[in-house]
Amino acid sequence: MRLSTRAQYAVRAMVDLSLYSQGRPVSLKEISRRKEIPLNYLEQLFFRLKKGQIVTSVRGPGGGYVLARQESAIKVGEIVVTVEEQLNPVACLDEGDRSCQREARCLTHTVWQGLGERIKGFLDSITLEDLTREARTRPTGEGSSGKDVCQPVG
Amino acid sequence: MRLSTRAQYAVRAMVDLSLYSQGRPVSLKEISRRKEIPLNYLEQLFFRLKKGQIVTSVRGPGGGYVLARQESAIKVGEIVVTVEEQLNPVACLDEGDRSCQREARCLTHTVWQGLGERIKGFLDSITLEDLTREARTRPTGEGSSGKDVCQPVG
DNA sequence: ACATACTTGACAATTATAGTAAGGTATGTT
DNA sequence: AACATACCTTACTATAATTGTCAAGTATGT
Repeated sequence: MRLSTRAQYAVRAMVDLSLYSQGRPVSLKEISRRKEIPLNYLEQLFFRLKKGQIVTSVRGPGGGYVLARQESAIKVGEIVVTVEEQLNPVACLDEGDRSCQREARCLTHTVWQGLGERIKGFLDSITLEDLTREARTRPTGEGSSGKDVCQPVG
Repeated sequence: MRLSTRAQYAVRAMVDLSLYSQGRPVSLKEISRRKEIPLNYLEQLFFRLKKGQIVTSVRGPGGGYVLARQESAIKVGEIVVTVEEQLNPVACLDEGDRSCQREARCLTHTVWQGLGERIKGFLDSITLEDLTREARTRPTGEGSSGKDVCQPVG
């Protein structure tokens, strides 16, 4: 029951983007440096995030990525779904799956369905704003080094 | 964000055991036949379920497995955790993980932690009794063929 | 022109999962 | 005692997914 590191990276990167961009584009190089995520890997992630209309891009020197919407309008669940493709706990919940045709007879189906809904619901209840608000109210200095997420600073 | 098929099989098998055992041991051969799960694979699962004290075993001819407790005292979450080992959405929540030492600085940590708690909480809110009750109130006949879970009957 | 930085596809390495195989042990029945 | 049943345990293989790398391209500001 593991979230892919893709999803974890994506959320971390989006938090970084949100914190360091004040309307100005942030290059992946910057994010890569701050968050210690391989640049090429980030590029893949942001390719998806752009397709998912969560960010927009600015090409050329001084370019980079910008949030497509306000922080408060970007849900963590969105980010995760965009890079993960599927958030369903079991395959038979996926769209187009035909292995579980008679839902009424499927005892455990209801359980997995409910589980999926809880997961999605929870992640959708948290916005980028919620995550950055916390970071902004912290004392600056070491704490604002950017490595805020699951990476020991010392 | 997929649950392993191990976990899905385990829950299905436990439902089967619960339905067909009235105090009497049910052999894995039976369950294997009804649920179309490879016998050897089932053996592995029940090895874990026994260690997890969710079932007890009776050896020899006529033997099999029996629920270790009442249906109402066996939570789906327990079954899943027992065969999955880990239910945490991210690695840094695992016991003994040292990669995320300064929790206070980890912005997204809280999200994954909350997610893990929701998942566990939801699965723990459902018991075997909940699942079998539904099955028992259904009309018998084709519906009681045993293939009740994510396996089309026709 | 040149440098920056996004864009895109292909691919290799690693890991986890699913499933198979095989041999052993306990125990009830004849 | 012999046999059949069914649990017990370990080891292994194949497959798939994930993670991460590489490489070559395109757009654009200076």
